Amino acid sequence: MQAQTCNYVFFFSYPFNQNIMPKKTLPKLHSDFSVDCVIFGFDEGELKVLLIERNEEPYKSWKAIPGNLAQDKENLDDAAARILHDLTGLENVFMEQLHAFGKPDRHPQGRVITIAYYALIKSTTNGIHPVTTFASKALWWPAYDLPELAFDHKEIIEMALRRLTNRIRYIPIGFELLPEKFSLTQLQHIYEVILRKDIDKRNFRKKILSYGFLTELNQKQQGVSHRAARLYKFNKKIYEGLKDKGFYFEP
Amino acid sequence: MQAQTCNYVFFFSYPFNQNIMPKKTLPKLHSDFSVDCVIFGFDEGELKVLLIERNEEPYKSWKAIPGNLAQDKENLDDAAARILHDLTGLENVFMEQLHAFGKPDRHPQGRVITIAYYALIKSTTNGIHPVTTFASKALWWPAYDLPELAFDHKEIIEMALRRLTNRIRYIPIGFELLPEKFSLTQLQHIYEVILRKDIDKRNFRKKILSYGFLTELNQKQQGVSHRAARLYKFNKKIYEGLKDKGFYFEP
DNA sequence: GCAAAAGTGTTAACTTTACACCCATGT
DNA sequence: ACATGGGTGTAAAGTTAACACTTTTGC
Repeated sequence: MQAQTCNYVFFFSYPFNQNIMPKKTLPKLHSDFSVDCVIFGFDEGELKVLLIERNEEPYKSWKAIPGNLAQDKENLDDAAARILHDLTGLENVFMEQLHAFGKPDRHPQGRVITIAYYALIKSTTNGIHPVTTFASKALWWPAYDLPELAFDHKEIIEMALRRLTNRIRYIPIGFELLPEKFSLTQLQHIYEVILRKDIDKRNFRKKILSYGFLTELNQKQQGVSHRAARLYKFNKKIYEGLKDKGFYFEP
Repeated sequence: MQAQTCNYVFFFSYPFNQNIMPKKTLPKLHSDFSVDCVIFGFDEGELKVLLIERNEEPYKSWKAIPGNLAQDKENLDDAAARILHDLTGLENVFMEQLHAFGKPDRHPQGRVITIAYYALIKSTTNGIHPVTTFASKALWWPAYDLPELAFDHKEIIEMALRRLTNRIRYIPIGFELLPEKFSLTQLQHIYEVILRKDIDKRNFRKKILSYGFLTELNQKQQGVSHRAARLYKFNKKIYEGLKDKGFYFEP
């Protein structure tokens, strides 16, 4: 997060199809908008969302989803990746633009719309991926049981949850919430939590294996106090070939 | 489209999580962003998109999708509805936010992101719905064969097309492009064009009727030079009950 | 040996696909 | 009477859903 010096900018709030301005000197336009990021993780059988506690006004000491004003020369996607990276140290994370939120009164300092993203981050084998920077201020919270939140952030998370439920039916994104190597039961739990329903174990395995994008590893779980499960990896290449034909998975 | 007077606004370009500003007087933030709208119609067996010819800089006399800077106190959805209404006179049209586009250099006057929407408008029985205001500047263009366009508008339309292909599989939106009363063959053509494939007539009818959200009318087509087709209406209430259980239609 | 989760197959119900001819209407 | 699109049923193939017991491992 780069500090920005305080500066003044002059500008006209002109709709650009008004024809009353001098021909050659188009007015300068400028936007203050933020990029916010709903970060999901999966731990202890629960879907979690990463919240920060704000340490500035407005909404000082409220919980919020991480976000920031976008920098001047920055793509939206890059801004979202930066916010995620600053907070977690992670890169190459599954991320998708969610929605632009722009109620005129959503921000007390003026008209600030926000472009919301959501990200799915892989847990380590011991649990959710730890937060590196800002750790004292960031906390994982159960996604289906949210506290009061700053701005319209509750609305944003709720839309992200709906999007996730929707997406998992036609993109295999369950893997994004698991470690590289995972068992079929772990994967099934992701589907059960996100789709909010129980799934038959035998049918789930048959169907998910039938797509062929899971590579069976010659490895098993370690240190569990019951029969160790075989581990699998997601084979992105095979999926890429599959997805043009359409993919719909409602177990 | 309301004219806006020319004014100057002073503001600070502060990230709001910097802690160097005076406690009680938060800086005023302000955004210039536009709302653009991809308007789809269906006519002569083709999917069309409504383009305008710009009459101001930048991109004067280029073709573009209709759009405008958002007004200060306006919701994003309302701004999109206003743009559509100003151009077509229509209200209560199917409309959905598509995506926020924000490459830093997408607008020559500065950082102007745009929130893109897409809308589906019903054709009249004689063809596509006529454009009322701005008619001289607006034209229906084949959606799969676009001209050069201003800004990043081609990219926007292409994403809208992908979204439409996707949406039609799990929301029954084919109706939104047809008159209130339509024949099953008309509806099938919508699916064939948007999904870009031929569909078996008998199977299509069986499947779409099996959902129960089409009400059979005691009316037939008029003035066709062949056996007149029975007309149907979309019953929104029945669909609303259905959609919680999920809906996937890939004919 | 028991608790805990892994792993495995079959059948019936349902859904999808493929396919061809007669019907109604206007010219 | 012919051209145009409207309207209809069936059987085979494929998919989904329901269901219960044995295996492995750690304690």
